Parts: sequence; structure tokens; C-alpha cells
Amino acid sequence: MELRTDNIEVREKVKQIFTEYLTLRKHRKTPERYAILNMIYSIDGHFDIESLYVLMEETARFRVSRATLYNTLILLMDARLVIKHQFGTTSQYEKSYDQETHHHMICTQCGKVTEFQDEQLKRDIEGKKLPRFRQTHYSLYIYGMCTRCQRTLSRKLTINKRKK
Amino acid sequence: MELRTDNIEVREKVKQIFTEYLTLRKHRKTPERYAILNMIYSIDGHFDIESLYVLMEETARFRVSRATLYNTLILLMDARLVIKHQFGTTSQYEKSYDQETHHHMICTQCGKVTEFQDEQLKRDIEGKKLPRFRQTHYSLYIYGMCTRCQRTLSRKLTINKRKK
DNA sequence: GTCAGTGCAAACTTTTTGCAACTAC
DNA sequence: GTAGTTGCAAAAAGTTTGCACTGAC
Repeated sequence: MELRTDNIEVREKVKQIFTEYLTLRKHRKTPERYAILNMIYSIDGHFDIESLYVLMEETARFRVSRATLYNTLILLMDARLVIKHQFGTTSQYEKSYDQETHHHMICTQCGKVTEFQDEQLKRDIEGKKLPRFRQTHYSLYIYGMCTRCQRTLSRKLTINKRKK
Repeated sequence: MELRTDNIEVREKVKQIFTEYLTLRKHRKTPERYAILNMIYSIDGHFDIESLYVLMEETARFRVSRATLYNTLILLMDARLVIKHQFGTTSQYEKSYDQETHHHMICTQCGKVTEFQDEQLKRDIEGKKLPRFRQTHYSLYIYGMCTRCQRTLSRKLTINKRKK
């Protein structure tokens, strides 16, 4: 996995936000927590616990246990610095501060997830007035079939029909 | 869980769709599969595998194994008769034929999921032209905090600030 | 009669939990 | 010094798989 090194300001900023969060909630400011946050903000795109674990082990000063990763991710989600997706069986996470909101297209055939941006759609969704609810963020998953799988499938079905 | 008995036409229709699907794909038309489909269309709202299993055991002519439930749900999803949600750790399913598309508000604090409908939003999302992708359906999850949790939290934070 | 589908249990994967050791405060 | 946090390993929860048996075709 390729890591970012060009976003020092963002990493400083999220560190600061996290510190405020930890202070306010009376949680401890452990080196593990900051190392995890920093690693997450070096990753572009989605990651799961296992790959984060391996990455930490390989590159970070701190080797942290899986349990600590799970614990810290809960805090980071609560602090609105990380969001969680559940596409397949494994939970996927991604950094959320200073990120463009994006939407997801998921092919139900091959499982491929593609991201796309759409400002209009974003405004449509974020602009909704919701009853008794304060919106913080959202996830939109559009399911269907990518062109590649459409071709494969229609070929297969044509054969089945012929066999009848 | 309360079961529906007033939707016989819908159940007939989905049975027919499923039959066509099974024929086209050269799958067998087993009684288990129809019993599962019928049970699912008697359930209003979300359900998980475990509750479906218990429900089948209690009320249906057929006792089916969990493995068969998993297998059949894959077929039903492929046939577009059921959709799957992954809110928490357990997968949630729901019938999708003849259903109003609805959106979900999820409280990140207490985990409560509330459904709501919004025709305009539905049109906005379904109307999107997507590159190399044929849209079949979508899921929109809006995260945030319900009024109840907002109150609880702000009370807690006020106390913490005072203690400083 | 054949082989896809089923039930069962074991295996596997991901996440949570209990507890002793550690360390931020 | 104390209690929140960590690491480890065991447990739990959810899903998948292997295999012998069954029944749809």
C-alpha cells in the first residue's frame, strides 16, 4: 500500500482535533492512539483492520494489538475523524476529515466498489431537513452492474435460453 | 414478530418471478426455496438470518437449516427480490419487490435505525446518470444523532467541562 | 439415475471480552 | 497511587464449507 507524506498540515490538524476530543471526554492521550491516527491519515482510500495492523507493524514506531485498533477506531469514529463502511464481510474504514464526500457504486456481480463525486447530489442529501435528528454525515451505496459484468451475464443467459 | 397475511397477490407475484429466475438459471425449484420466499414476504421491515431461522422453525411447514437460508438469500438477492443491509455486525435483509424505497437515519450513539421516505430524494438519486454502470437499487444511510442522545450527550459534556 | 440442493457440524473469519501488566495523569 | 489503556489469548458471533444423504428433474 502506498502511503502519503504530503499532508502534514492535515495530520497536524486532526491530531489537534483528536486531542481536544480526548480531553473533553477525559480519555488518555496515549502514544498508540496518535500513532494510529497518523497512520490512518497516511492511507488513501479504504482499509480494513487487518491491513492497518500489518501496516502499523511494518512501518510505525509502535506495534499495536488488534484490540487497540478496534478500541481506537471507535473513538476516532466518535470524533468524526474516521468513517466506517460495511461493503462485504469485513468492515472498511477511511479517514473523513478534509475529505471530499463521495458516493459509491457497487457491482453486485463482481463486488467492485467505485467512488464518484457529485456536488448536486451531495447538496440534495445534506440539505434534507430531518425530523428529530441532527445529520453529521451519510453514505450512499448505489448497487447495480458494471458494463463488464453485464456483458458476461447476458452472454451466459443467452446460452441457457438456447439450451431450453 | 408480527406476520402479514394481507398480501397474497404480492406473494403470488414474487413466487412467479422467482420461478422464472430459477428456470432461466437452471436452478431447482425446491419447496425450501419457496417456503423461505413466502416467509420473507410475510415479514415487514428488517430481519436477520437468526430471526428468520427461528421464525421458519416456529411457523413453517419446512424446517430449513441456516446454510439453506444463506444459500437461498443469495439467490433471492440476485433475483432482486431481497436486499441486504449491513448496519451493525449482523447482516439485515428485507423484501424488495413492491416496496416503497426508503432511506435510513442511523443514530451513531444509540444505534437506532429509523426509516423515512422522500420522493424528491429518491428521484434525485435514481435519476443520476452513472458512467459504465446500470443502477438497480441503492441504499442511503444518514448518520447523526437523534434528539434523545443529543440531550444525554450535551448534559454529560457540560459536567466534564465544569470538572476541568 | 443423476447431480443440485439440503442438513449438520466443523471450520473459518471477524470482532469482542477478560484479565494481568503497564502507564498517563 | 489510581484507574484508564494495552496486549494477549480465549471466547463469541456470523458466515462458509465439507460431506453424506435426499429429492427435483
